[in-house]
Order: sequence, then C-alpha cells, then structure tokens
Amino acid sequence: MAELTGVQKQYILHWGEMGTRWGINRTVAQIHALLYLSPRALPAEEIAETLSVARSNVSTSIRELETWGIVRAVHVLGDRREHYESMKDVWEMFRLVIEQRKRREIDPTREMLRQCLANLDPKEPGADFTRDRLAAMAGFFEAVTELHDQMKRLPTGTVRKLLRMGTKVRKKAG
Amino acid sequence: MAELTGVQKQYILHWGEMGTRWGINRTVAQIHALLYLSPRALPAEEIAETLSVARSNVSTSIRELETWGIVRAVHVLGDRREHYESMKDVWEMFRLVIEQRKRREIDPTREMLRQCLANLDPKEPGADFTRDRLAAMAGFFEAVTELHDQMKRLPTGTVRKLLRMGTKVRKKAG
DNA sequence: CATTACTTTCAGTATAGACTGAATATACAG
DNA sequence: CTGTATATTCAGTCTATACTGAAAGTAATG
Repeated sequence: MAELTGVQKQYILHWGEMGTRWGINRTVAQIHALLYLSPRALPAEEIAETLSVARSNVSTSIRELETWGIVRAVHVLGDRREHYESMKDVWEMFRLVIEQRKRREIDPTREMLRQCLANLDPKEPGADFTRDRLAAMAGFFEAVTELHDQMKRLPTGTVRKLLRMGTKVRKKAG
Repeated sequence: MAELTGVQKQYILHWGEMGTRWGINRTVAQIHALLYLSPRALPAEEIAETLSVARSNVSTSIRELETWGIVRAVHVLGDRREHYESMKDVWEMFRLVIEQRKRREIDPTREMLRQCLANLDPKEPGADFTRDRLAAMAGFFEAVTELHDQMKRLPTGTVRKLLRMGTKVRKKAG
C-alpha cells in the first residue's frame, strides 16, 4: 500500500470536511478524493488501509459513489478484486452530482410548493399573504430549474466560454 | 399563540428536511420557514411553542439566521420582547446565503488547491499526474467564482431576464 | 465440490452535533 | 433599587447517523 503524500493528505482531509458541510458523508467524500488523485484504480482493501476505515465502510461508500456515477469498478489483469477509479472530468463530475441533487431536492420542493398552493384554503385567515409567499418561492425554484435546463443543453466547455462573454451578456440584458 | 395551518406545517417540515440535506440545522431551517410564512414578526417564545422546541434552541437558531442576514429583530409598540421577521425577497435571501457559503466553503477550497499546487514536490512519484488533477479542480472552482462574480453584479430581476434570453445566448456561444 | 479470495449485509456501538433546562446575564418598570 | 420580564449561555443528555467487525453471501480456482 502506498503511503499518502502530504499534498494528498491535505486534499483528502479538506474534501472530506467540505463534503460534510454539503450533506455528504465524510468517508464518501474522502474516498472520492483519494480516487480522484490516484493515477491507478484501487482495490477496496487498499482504500480502507490508506484512510484507516473499516473495509465494510468502504464497500458502502463506494456503492454510494457508484450510484452518483462518478466512480466505477474496473478490472486488473491477474487480480480477482474489483478496483475502483474516479471519473477525471471535473465538469462532468459536478454536472452529474448537480443533476441528481436537483432531482432529489429541488424537484420535490417544487412539488411541495405546488401542493401547498393547491391545498391553500382561501377562507383561512391570511391566505392571500401565504399565497404570495409560496408563489414567490415557487417562482424562484422554477427559475433555478430553468437555469439548470439551459446549462444541461450546453456542451462541455461552453459554460466556460459563456463566462468569458459575461460582460457583454450583462450589457445586453441590462 | 396561533396554531399552524396544514399548509404551514407542510412547508415548515419540508423546509427543515431540505435544510438538513444541505448542512443546515433542521430547527434553523424550520424557524426560517415559519417566519417566512408569517405575516407578522414573532417573539421567540411563540416560535418555541409553535415548533415545540426549547426557548434556548430558538435563541441560538435565530442568532444564526441573523448572521446570515435573512432574519432580523423588530420592535412592537408596548412589548418589551424582540420580535423576529424574515426577509421576504426570495432572490435576495438566496443571494445572501450563496454569497456567504461561497466565502466559507468555495474560497477556502480554492485556497487549499493553491496551497496543494504550491506544496507539490516535483520529485515525488506521480507529481505530474497530481498536478493535472489539482489544476483541473482549481480551474473549476475559479470558474464557479467567476460565475458568482458575474451574477453578483447583476441587479435583481436581471437573472430572470437572462434566463428568458437563454436560447439566444446559447446560440451565440455555440 | 472444497477451498480460498473477495464482497456485502447487518446488528450493535460510537460519536458528532442538536437540543434541553437550569443557571446566569441583561434590561426594563415601578 | 428591587422585582420582573426577557434573552443568552452552557453543562449535560439525547439522537441520528456513521462506523465497525463478525457473519453470511458470492464467485473464482484447483
């Protein structure tokens, strides 16, 4: 098992920390960090040793990363074990994560807001006020969804191009 | 103390749930939801009763919301107690939260990546590979920062306008 | 088909962070 | 000043979630 370099340690610890702040399990994030920096696919056993976590914990965490679609198992000739590697395209990685978090969190929230607006009894005291607040929030989430859809249609690399165009775009819109 | 309507309950519970998924304390999120839907500012006592949490818990949570800048104390004539109200402008609210999370999480990550690139020993095995990975990640975070800066300069409402222009913008960039 | 290598599951344990309530601090009213 | 209303702090408790290790499951090998 290769020891971690100082830089790897720094990156992995930070990434784990950031993960927790965004509702992602620390170990899951650390494993992702390790694989992202690894030039070769690693077997679960080695991941467990390197990060000092239980083998079973690696198993569960890897599965989570696989469901995100940012880690996959590969096979190495002459080795029965699964080896895991991370996707290397950072933009694609975040695109996948964002798309899925949108599906799991934004979409249900939009649905909830729609439900609330539907359930709203106009005879309740303050119903008008409540409707305004719900509608404003719903509008925001619709916009976020719109933004996401627009981005999704862009081929990789175009977002970066758009950013460079930023100033011009702002002028047109302003 | 006013009882919650069904719609309020639904909204508050969902909002609390979403909070936890994004690393925000459930109670903090629930209090925000309650205040957002409330047509009048509420004293801490009433918030505690309505949500069935300890008065002290409300105190702490309110302070957190105040540091985000999305809740503030107001005074009611003939009442010594502080009453709390939420900002109602949804866009501004999210702008504040995003700006601060960027400062707390994106900026330190950029810094960490810079540090890592600086600390990288070119004699270490695989240093070139590591540098590539770090640089790619750093590029992404720079882009996110750029995007954030661009947005920050837009007056409220313009983002919505831009979204409507989306298709045209995509053509220009494509 | 027995053995070995590897992976997953899961019941129990550990732990970080949330929450409570009593104690303390603050500030207003009389 | 004294008493009362309100707000904050903090030590201890609770709880949701992460994590472990043993047991069960799966699959390759000889």
